[in-house]
Amino acid sequence: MSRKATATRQRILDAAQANVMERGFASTSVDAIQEAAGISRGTFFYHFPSKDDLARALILRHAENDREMTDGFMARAERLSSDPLQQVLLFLAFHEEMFQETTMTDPGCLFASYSYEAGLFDDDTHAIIEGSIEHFRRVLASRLDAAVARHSPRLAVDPEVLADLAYGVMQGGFILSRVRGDLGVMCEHIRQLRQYFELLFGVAEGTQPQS
Amino acid sequence: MSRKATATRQRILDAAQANVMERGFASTSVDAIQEAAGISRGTFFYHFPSKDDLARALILRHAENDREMTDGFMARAERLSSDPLQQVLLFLAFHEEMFQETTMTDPGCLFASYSYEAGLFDDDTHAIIEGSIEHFRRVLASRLDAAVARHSPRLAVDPEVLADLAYGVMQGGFILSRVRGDLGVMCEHIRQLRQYFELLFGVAEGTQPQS
Amino acid sequence: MSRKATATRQRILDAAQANVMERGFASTSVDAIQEAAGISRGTFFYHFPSKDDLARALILRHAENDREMTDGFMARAERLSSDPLQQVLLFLAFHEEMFQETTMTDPGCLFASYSYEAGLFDDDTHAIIEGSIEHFRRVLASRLDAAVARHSPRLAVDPEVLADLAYGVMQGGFILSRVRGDLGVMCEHIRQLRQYFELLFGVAEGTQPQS
Amino acid sequence: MSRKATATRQRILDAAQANVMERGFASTSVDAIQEAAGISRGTFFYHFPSKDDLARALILRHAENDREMTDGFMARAERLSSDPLQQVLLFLAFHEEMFQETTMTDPGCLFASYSYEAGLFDDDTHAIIEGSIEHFRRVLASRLDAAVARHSPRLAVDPEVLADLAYGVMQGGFILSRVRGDLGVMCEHIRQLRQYFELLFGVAEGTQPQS
DNA sequence: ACAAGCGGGACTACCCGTTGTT
DNA sequence: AACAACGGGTAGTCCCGCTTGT
Repeated sequence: MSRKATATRQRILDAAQANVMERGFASTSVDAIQEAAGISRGTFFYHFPSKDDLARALILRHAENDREMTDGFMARAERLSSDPLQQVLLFLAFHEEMFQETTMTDPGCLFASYSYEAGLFDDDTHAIIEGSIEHFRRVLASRLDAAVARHSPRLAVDPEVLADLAYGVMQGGFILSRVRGDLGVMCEHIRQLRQYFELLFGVAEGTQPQS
Repeated sequence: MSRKATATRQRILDAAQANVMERGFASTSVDAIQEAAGISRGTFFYHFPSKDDLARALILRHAENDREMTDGFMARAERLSSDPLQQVLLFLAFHEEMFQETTMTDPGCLFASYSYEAGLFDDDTHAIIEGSIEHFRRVLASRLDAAVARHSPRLAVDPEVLADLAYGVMQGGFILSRVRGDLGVMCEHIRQLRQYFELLFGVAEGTQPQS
Repeated sequence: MSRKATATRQRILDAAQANVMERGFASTSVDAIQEAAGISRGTFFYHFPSKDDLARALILRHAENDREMTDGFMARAERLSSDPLQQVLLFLAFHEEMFQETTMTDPGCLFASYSYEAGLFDDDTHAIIEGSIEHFRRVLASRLDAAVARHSPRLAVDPEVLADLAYGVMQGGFILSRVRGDLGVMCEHIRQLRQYFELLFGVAEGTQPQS
Repeated sequence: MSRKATATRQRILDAAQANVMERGFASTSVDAIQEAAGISRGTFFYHFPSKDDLARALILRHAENDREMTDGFMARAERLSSDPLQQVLLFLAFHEEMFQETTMTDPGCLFASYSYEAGLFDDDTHAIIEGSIEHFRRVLASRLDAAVARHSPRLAVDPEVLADLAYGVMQGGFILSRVRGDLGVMCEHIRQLRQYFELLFGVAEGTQPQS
């Protein structure tokens, strides 16, 4: 695949993703994508034999980016601190940071989008989504595991549950953010999540009561 | 509107909702709805002048049910306890209870579904969604407010943020549940949320560490 | 048929005719008629088993009105003058008079309207139209015949051709009037026609040259 | 637009026109056109984004043809005679000639057809029709003007009125022809019109009385 | 009490236009 | 440039009850 072909492919994927984020996959027409990408219909079908292929390519790319981000954030956290709990907290903080900087017109997660149009996609596609979430859980849970080992938490802590919770809080944050048109909620929720983790591990000194 | 007509309308809405939950609104064809509802094409359009009208009727109904549930759960909580914090915890517990009993084929929230196809709907529709979330927040935040007044929480507590968080956790739970095909995650997350609230208010004696 | 039923029937026909004059028969929906007439769908089909029946009833009524007008105008002309040529000229003048007084939003002739949607109607309907035009021709030609007998025209005169011409001039006048939104053309054309008849019969002293 | 595309476009227009002439625009379905043109549904909409566009293209083409014919006939008349009155008479005669040779299944004028379905078309479309009629009037009136200047007519002559009359007579002729299914009437009416013009200008020696 | 008149609800067929695709 | 299949929506039509006048 030549340099130019790769660029075109990316432009298509970008245009598609923007559209999907706004209106969902089903109502994102090939026409709209093609026009937004500034190419012809034929070109589109040259790069993606069918719309289904585009769907797969889209989450594949998203999954890869996601994994890179997850791994990247965790690697950075590990570089900054050797305490697994701190790593976890930093990991979450990096996410918050990212959302603060981001100014997306349509915040949200492609996985969630697909999940609400689940009937449209084949098992492969769903497997990619599940795998991606799985990966997030593994990365975060492994650090939580270490944190549990190091600090004896005040309450029973199930690393996998907490990892899922973290993922869920962000997904929930996306939805609130979409509805309100502002990623602020998302950031606030991540902060709450961090505070919860701190409380669980008994290290919370966060914001004091306002009394 | 006669009894029969109302029944037909309900059947249409039920069929539509099931379909939308599975595939999203855009790819839910009138044909599919009509067939699932056991009526003819013409009948559908007699009851709903356009698919957009169906969209509105659908969230309207969902918003009403939601509000009833929210109000109902809170009323029940208030009957069972006079302590606002307990009311909040019960309120959340009722939700968990509900999800435990429920065995939906496609768990999820219509609001979230719509939000991921936001481009399809008009402002009225979006306003209904926003209003509904607002209502949840008001109901829960008001009790949290009282709880803050009664119990002095260990950490600063922003009732509105926590109310939103509760909503978000459930939305996130839905997405995880959809992907995994099991509402168990959702229930677990609500439990975590309850535990967080308890920790914030310093009443947590939940599950002890497993050491 | 009771008084009320007759009234309803008329209201339907009136509403239908207005609509047909504006948009043609095909695109005049039963719904539009029914709404304009202030009745329900069921009522419409009670009075007219099918839209085709309405079509037939519509031209039938029009044909009757037309015949009455033609006969009425000629009868009046015969009362006012005993000279057949004068009768013919008066007959035409009465038409002009009528169009001058009329202030229709959509001038035109139902027959012409139907003729341009000929494919929609059955032979009976077309026969009614043809018969109506035939009648006009007979009435006018018979007087022209008499006029030819009485006055020896300067040029050969074919009464039937002239009668048709009169009809045609009015139909052409309608079309120009529709396009321009003003029946003035129609009136002017009838005056020209009268002048032609006068010239043919050698009695023209109409308007003198403007030199 | 390639040669083939142009051909397809023409075929569509031809098929559409034939159908419209028979049944009017509203009841001319895209399906019928498409089938008559021997193409597929999608192809139709590739060439004409909507049926409204077809409507516009249809009269536009008709208006152009009409203008060419009008200009062509007048140019020919001017080549054959230098007397403006003769030119006018020839101009009319050419029309008659044309109708004699023509053997249309559905004689008629697209403008008249549209005018009887006026409510369906937008202002642009109507403007095209009005402009086309205007042009006819200008061309004919200008020659009549010259004729008035050269020959002093016996009676006052308003060139614009006469030009409109000529147009109207042909429109009326079309309607009669449609109803009777024979363009003979039309030809006869044009002859009468010529005779009227001759009488007005005092040059009539047409057919003598049959006595 | 009976029928003419009328309203509401449902149905089939079709129409215009779009989608994904070659 | 063309196509087949499908999308949403409107067409005309029917039928079952309820009124209301007789």
